[in-house]
Amino acid sequence: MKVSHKEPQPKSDWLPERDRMNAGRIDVAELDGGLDLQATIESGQSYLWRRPDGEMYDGDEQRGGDAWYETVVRIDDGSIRLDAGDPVVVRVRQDDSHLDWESTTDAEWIVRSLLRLDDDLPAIRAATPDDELLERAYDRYWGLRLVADPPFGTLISFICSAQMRVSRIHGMQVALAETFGETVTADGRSYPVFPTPEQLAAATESQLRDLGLGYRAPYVQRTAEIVASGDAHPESARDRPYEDAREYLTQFVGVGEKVADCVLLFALDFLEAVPLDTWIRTTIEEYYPDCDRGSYAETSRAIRQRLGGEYAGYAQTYVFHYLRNEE
DNA sequence: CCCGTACCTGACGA
DNA sequence: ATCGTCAGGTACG
Repeated sequence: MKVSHKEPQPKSDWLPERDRMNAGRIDVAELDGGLDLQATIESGQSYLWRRPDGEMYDGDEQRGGDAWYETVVRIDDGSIRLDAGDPVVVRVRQDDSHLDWESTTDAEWIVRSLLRLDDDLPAIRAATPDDELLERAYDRYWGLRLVADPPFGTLISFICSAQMRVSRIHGMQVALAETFGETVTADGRSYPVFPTPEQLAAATESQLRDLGLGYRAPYVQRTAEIVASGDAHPESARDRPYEDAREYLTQFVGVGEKVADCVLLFALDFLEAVPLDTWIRTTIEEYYPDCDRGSYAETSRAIRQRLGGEYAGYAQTYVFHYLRNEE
C-alpha cells in the first residue's frame, strides 16, 4: 500500500510485495443470526462504504447480493476509533454462505468490528418485545446488523444527513473524501480516504458548499475544527451514561439530539439509542401513539422502553429499513 | 424550556 | 418546461 504525500513505507521483509492484498473468508453460518451484508451497509446507517460498481441504493436486492463493498479506516495502536494512524483498505463481499474480505492488512478483526459480526442476533431479538411490526421487520431483513463505524466520519456524515436523501448523503461523503482526504493505492487501484479532522477543519465553507453541502457546510467545518483543536472528540462520549453522552455530542455544530443518537448507535456501541427521525416519528404516531410525549427526551425514553430497552436501537434499525422499503 | 422560522440543493411529479 | 414539494434536522430568536 502506498499513501500519497507520506514517507515511503519502512523496509520490511514480511512485506516484499506491498500491493498484495491479504484475504480471508468468514463462514456466515458460524455467525449468530447470519448476515445480510447489503441490508447492513445500504440501510442508511453507514455512509462510509462504497461499491465499485457504483450501484449503491439502486434498490435492487438481487444484483446487490454479491457486490463488493470498500472502505478505508485508520488504524492507530490497534484501534479504529481515533481517526489517526495509517489508512487500511478493507473490501468485503457476501455470497450465499461466505463473507469474503480483502485488505492491505490482516483485517478479519476489523471486518468483525465494523460489521458487528459478533453480535448475537437471536439473543438480541429474543430480548425485544413480542410485537407484530418488529416481527415483520426482523423476519424480512433477518441478518441485518448494526454497524460500528469510526466516530468522526459518522459524526460528519450524520451532520450532512439533515433534510437530505440517503443517496445524496452518501455522495457527499464520497465527495469529501475525494476533495479533502488522502488517496491510498492498493492492488493497483486507488481509494480516497475520509478526511481527518485536521484536513476537514482546513476546508472553507465555500469549498464545502461547492460540494453541495448547502447550509450544512459551516456545521461540518466548525465541528471539524472543534475536533481538530482537541477541545472535544465524539469518542469521548463513549464512557458516559447514555443521556449524558447524547448531551455531550450536541456541543458539536449541526448536532442536535437526533444526530447525536445516530452517532451513539452507529459508532459508539450505544445499542439502546433510538434516533427520532421523521420515519420513527411517523411509526410512533401509527403504532405506538402513547409513546409520543412531546419532548424529544421523554418520547425517547418511552419508545426505548417500548422497543425493549437495551437493544432498542436494533429494533429501530430493522423498523426503519423495513418501513422505508415496503411503503 | 418551548416554539416558530429560515436554511442549501437536487430530484421528482404535476 | 417551470414550479412546488420534500428529504434520517438544527440554529437562532
